[in-house]
This record gives sequence, C-alpha cells and structure tokens, in this order.
Amino acid sequence: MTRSRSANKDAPEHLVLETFLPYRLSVLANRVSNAIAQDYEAGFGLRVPEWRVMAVLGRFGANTATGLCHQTAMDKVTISRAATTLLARKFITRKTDPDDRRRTILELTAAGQRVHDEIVPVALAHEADLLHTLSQSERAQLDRLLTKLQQETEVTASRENARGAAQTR
Amino acid sequence: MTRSRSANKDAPEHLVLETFLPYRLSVLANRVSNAIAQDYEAGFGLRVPEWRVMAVLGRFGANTATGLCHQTAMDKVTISRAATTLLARKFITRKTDPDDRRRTILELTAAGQRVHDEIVPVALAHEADLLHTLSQSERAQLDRLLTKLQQETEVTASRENARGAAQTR
DNA sequence: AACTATTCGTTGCAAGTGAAACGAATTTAG
DNA sequence: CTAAATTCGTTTCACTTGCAACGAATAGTT
Repeated sequence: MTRSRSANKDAPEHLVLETFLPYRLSVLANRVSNAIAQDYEAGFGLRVPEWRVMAVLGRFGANTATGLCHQTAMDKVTISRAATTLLARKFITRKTDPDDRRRTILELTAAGQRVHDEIVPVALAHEADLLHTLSQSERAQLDRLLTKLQQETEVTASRENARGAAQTR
Repeated sequence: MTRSRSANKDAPEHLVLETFLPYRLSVLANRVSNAIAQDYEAGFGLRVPEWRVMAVLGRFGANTATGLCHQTAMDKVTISRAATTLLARKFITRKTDPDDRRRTILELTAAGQRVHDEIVPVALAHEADLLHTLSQSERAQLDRLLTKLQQETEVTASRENARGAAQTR
C-alpha cells in the first residue's frame, strides 16, 4: 500500500486520484454539501449561504454583514445577496447602524427565528446520519485531524492574503 | 464540550457552524482546492478538471469521455470542455472509436505525457505539505475516516441515482 | 476645515457548473 | 428490415460565484 517511490526520482510516477487528498476532499465535500443543500431547499426553500447567515444570527444575535463574512467564511457579495433574499422573505431585518451609517445590522425576525429553530434539528440529524458509522473516539479523531488540516490551510491562506490584498493578484 | 441537549426537545438549540461537519468539509475542501488550483494554473495553465483528465489518462492510458466521467467524478460536460481545451493545447488526441463511432478515445500526446510527469511531483508535494504535521498513523486514520464518510455518501448518492435516473428529477 | 485614504455594502461583469435538449450512432423490438 | 429506444458527446441555457468598480460614510492628515 505505502509504495515507496522516493528512491527513483525520474520514474514517471502517476497519481492515484482516488487516494489523492485534495481530490477526495473535493468530492466528499461536494456530495455532502449537495445532499444537505437539498434538505434546506426542499424543506425550507433556503440555499446554503442563506442558511449559514441564519445559523450565525440565531446563535449570536444581531450582526453586521462584515461580521457575518468572518463567521461564515463566505464572500461579502454572497452575504449581501443572501441577506436580500432573507429580507424579502421577512426572515431577517436590515437596519442601518446609527453609530456608523456605513454598517447595516442584520437580525432574525420572529418568523426567522422559528424557521431557524426548525432547521437546526434537521441539520444536526443530517450530520448524525453522516457520522452514524463512526464510534465516539473516531469522531474525536476526525475532529482533531480536520482541525490540523484547517490550520495548515490557514497558514497558506494568510500568506495569500498578505500578498493578495496588496497586489492586484 | 459534548453538550447533551437531547433531553429537552423544545430547546431552541443553535448550531455551532465551525464544528458542523458539512460546513467544515466545505470550507476545508474549498481552501485546499483553490490552493492547488493555483499551482496548476500558475505553473502549467491548467485548471482542475483538465488536470484530472490528464491524471487519469496518464495512469490508465487511453480512455473514453464516459470512462473519464466515472474515474474523475466530474460531469460529462466538464470532461467535454476539458478535453477541448487539452486538445487545442495538443496535450491529448481525440479520435473516434472505430468499433463504436459514438465514442471518442482520448489519449495523452508525448507533450501531454511530459507535462503530466512534471505536474505529478508538484501535486504530491502539495499534498505532502498539507499532511506534514500528521504522523504516519494519523494519515492512516484519516484515510480510514474519509473512506467511511465516502461510503456513507455513496449510499445516499446511489439512492438518489436510482430515483433520479428513472424520473425527471 | 479641507483633502486624502479607508471601510462598508451593493451592483456589474466574467467565468465555471450542471441540467436539459440535441444530433449522431448503435442497440433492441416487433 | 424497419422503427423505437438507448447511448455518446456536444451545445445551449440558467444559475451561482467571486473579482472589480462604485457611491456613501467615516477616519486620518496636513
């Protein structure tokens, strides 16, 4: 299984796609995301960005668009559009911050809160379903490993931001 | 940490986004994918779908578009476009299968093979970099856990296909 | 106080993605 | 042997996504 190839550096080695981590993560995350998106869409007419906004508002209360950017790891454009949709459906309110009138403060309405409280169990059930074959210690292990991988990508992400923010690309 | 909430089913529990598996997978996979896509793009002018096609052709030799669909987990439209691009850059050839003239057989050219052999180490280095904080046993564990999760999504995926193929949706 | 730089959120625009429709080729049924 | 059904790959179209540009508001500088 652990093919040691390092000896011969001119070997035209090929890459086994289905064991290649970036590929595996991409396929897995896509499948999970599509499956759960279907839950949100079918049950509540919400898409993932909209749901993420509601999840954060439901957890922390009122927040600005920029605050939601950081909490949800989504682009501010995506937040803006999600907020517009949620506003039209009266799941949130959007009012200008009197202290800084560039900011808009988003907050769940009572109806939005009710929907939020309905979705949470659905989302958690979906997650539980995904994890149901894993033992408690395996889940803890998964958590640890994902955290490590996340940290690894954060390092490079911050490097990129340092350059990316300054230059055009 | 493991807050037991199951007792009170009316509690308006909120969902902690950063520990929610679908969210974590999505963010992580996105970051990894973007980072490695930059490698391919910057170094070789290739995008992920194009690279995946080359990886499979480099490993198994000539293949049809449909075959590549299954091997790469990408849509046939994506394969078709990737193939067009690779053809224009003369990294692959595309000829009609004489045995079944609906099929087109794709194959790496000598130039394509050379590029392939150049990219593989870059890709593997990127993966190694991502994994460098993980011990050998942690990598094995990660492999096991991802496999389990993949299997879980395959079950639901096949259910969907069973319905999806028969009906309009 | 006036002028520049920065931040906030929205809008416009270009690129990627997948579903559906399509023509061509093959297989299956009658 | 003809006609319907299926398969293969491409094209078209609708939708999502993120970058860049923008106006409005605030902060910083001289």
